[in-house]
Amino acid sequence: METGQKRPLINELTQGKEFTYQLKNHLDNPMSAETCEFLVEKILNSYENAISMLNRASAIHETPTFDEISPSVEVSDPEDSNLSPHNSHKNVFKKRKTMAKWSEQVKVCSGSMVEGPLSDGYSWRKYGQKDILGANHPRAYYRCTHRNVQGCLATKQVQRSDEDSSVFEVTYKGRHTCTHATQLSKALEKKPKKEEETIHDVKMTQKICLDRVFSFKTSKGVTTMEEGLFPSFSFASTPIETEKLENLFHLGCDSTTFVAFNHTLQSSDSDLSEIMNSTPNSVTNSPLADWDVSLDHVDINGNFLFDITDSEMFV
DNA sequence: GGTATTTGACCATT
DNA sequence: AATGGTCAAATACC
Repeated sequence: METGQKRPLINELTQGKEFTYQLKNHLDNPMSAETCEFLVEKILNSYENAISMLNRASAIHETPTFDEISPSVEVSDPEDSNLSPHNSHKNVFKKRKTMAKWSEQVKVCSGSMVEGPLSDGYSWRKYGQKDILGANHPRAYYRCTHRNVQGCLATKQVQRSDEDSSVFEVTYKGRHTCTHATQLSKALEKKPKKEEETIHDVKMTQKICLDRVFSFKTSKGVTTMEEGLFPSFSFASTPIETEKLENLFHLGCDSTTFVAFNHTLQSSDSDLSEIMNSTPNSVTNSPLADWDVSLDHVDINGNFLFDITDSEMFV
């Protein structure tokens, strides 16, 4: 992105940050629901504008190939007409190469009573586990529960960090195409009240501290962006009742939960193109989907603090 | 009985 | 040949 294009983006993000601070300050004092909604609206607008800017910039720079436009569609080979199970297996491997891939480091703060990665808003089914060379902990493989019914090809890998056993590195591959994913996105966009109900339904009393580091590793270099730019909110709309308890982090103190996230996007250029071309409601699908790979360092400091117990706060 | 997880075997890639 | 990713039968759970 050119320097001239970067300035409005930074302004937009800074504005969003300011509104977030205002919202944070209001948390200490009683505030009206209208004020809350107004601030949240402004924050969301800032994000939307920033994303639009990045999307426009990436559209200029990128000329998608066929594969990138239709990552899930393969050009059929004449030999594939009578596929044996073995051959179809081969296709799975071929597909995976062009799938979007990004990783997220999820940290459980000390005191966690439960082991395992935080629920990320989707229902996953474990299909394998493997001891990885040089890693102290095995890697678990998950695929979308709706894979068979809806052909959703999203998968993820979860591996506990060697250095810090409270950190889980979650690598996502492919986008969710299941209806659950789209419903989730719509709920996040349009029905915040509904989500509040969801939260209370599952009796989650949490205080979430989001502290993310975005690191875009591409052939063009590394871009790091500090600050929570895309809180996933995924815990709210998750069908928690279908999740195992191990997928939630609960901290011992005060029945509150603190979760810190680090995000890392590792992708080839084609992978990024696929992410960039994902649908506008891909927020929950790919929180990083709309970031330009050539974005230079943006220095923003501060923390997002989301208190889910405050129903007016969570949007 | 249906669904999810475990785990050894198999296959692709390097 | 070593390693990572996936399959699928066996098992566990609800």
